[in-house]
Amino acid sequence: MAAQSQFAELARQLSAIGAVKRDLARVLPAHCPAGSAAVLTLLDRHGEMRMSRLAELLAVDMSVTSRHVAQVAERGWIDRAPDPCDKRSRILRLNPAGRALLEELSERYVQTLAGALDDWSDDEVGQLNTMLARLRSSFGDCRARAPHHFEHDTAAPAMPVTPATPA
Amino acid sequence: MAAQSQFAELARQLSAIGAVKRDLARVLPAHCPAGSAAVLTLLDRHGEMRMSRLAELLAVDMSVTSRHVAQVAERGWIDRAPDPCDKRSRILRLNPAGRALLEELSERYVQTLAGALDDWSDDEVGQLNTMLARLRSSFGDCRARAPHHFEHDTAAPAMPVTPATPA
DNA sequence: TATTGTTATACTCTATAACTATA
DNA sequence: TATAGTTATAGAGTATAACAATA
Repeated sequence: MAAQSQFAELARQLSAIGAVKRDLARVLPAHCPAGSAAVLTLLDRHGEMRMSRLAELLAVDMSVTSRHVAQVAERGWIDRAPDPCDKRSRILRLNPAGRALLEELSERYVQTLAGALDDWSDDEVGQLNTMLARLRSSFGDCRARAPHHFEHDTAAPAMPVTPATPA
Repeated sequence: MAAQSQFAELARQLSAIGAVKRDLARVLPAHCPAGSAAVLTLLDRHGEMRMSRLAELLAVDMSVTSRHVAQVAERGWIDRAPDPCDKRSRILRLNPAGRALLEELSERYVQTLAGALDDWSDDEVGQLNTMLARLRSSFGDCRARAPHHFEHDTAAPAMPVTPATPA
């Protein structure tokens, strides 16, 4: 178990890391807010799914998810197919336009991070990724673990824009 | 230099880490939003300062800082003394009530993190802290580096609520 | 003129609660 | 009755721009 001072410091670091997130969000195209980008990223990574599953992955209330999904659907980046198993639900799926946008987003993110972290080794970035995933996992965040098998998780993404990494 | 896939993964991790921040923010007392907590923490850690310096540490626009400071001042957690060197400025300083609140906040943060990260070693939390600080630093975030010497940074905090750690 | 800080306005993200449709 | 999802409403955080006071 770590010392109190380490936890206090971690609380400060987490508070301050928002600045990095904001910097990163600023590289997004004007018509694509961060919430939309998050939806597209998860649909690319985990394949088609329903609202409830997406809300779980985003770790936000379903009402919030609903609005984000409505936005990306209005922009024409995803399709919403009727769910044969449950008429209350629809299957959310990234479409070609969404995939194209995601490619653009990924490029911008990578370029920005590569520019800022040019003196980080591959291993160091990997360690940070691992620890962040573990942090999320420790917080009871199911999103950091291997995706649950869901009824509608059957169709895996054909070819994720972002190469697979141990999520 | 790390591989593209590592940067893409880091972008995803940073996007998802917001869930942890929200979880952590939920343990704050109802009358103390996260923005207020951040102000108090920085005043405790870096000692009295002016708006502009605080905005720099928070890494947000001064207009945002102004509102956060107004809130904590209304709540009676800080004092604003006239700046003898510049009549446009005021010196912000944590007062006893603010220090007492911060003690409470720190306790809640530490307790929450200790509960969630009970299987993390001291060294592991330390490593995460170090890497997060480096990440902020790499993003040109001055807050992660040793505090600049400022005209009004002379009065160091008597005894920070949170024990000092290499910020 | 330039700088420090405040205020007005607008936008994004989030949560709670009320509601509809279906299970 | 319970669940999936939507919508209305409210609150927090942030940025830009216009403004006031002082340097």
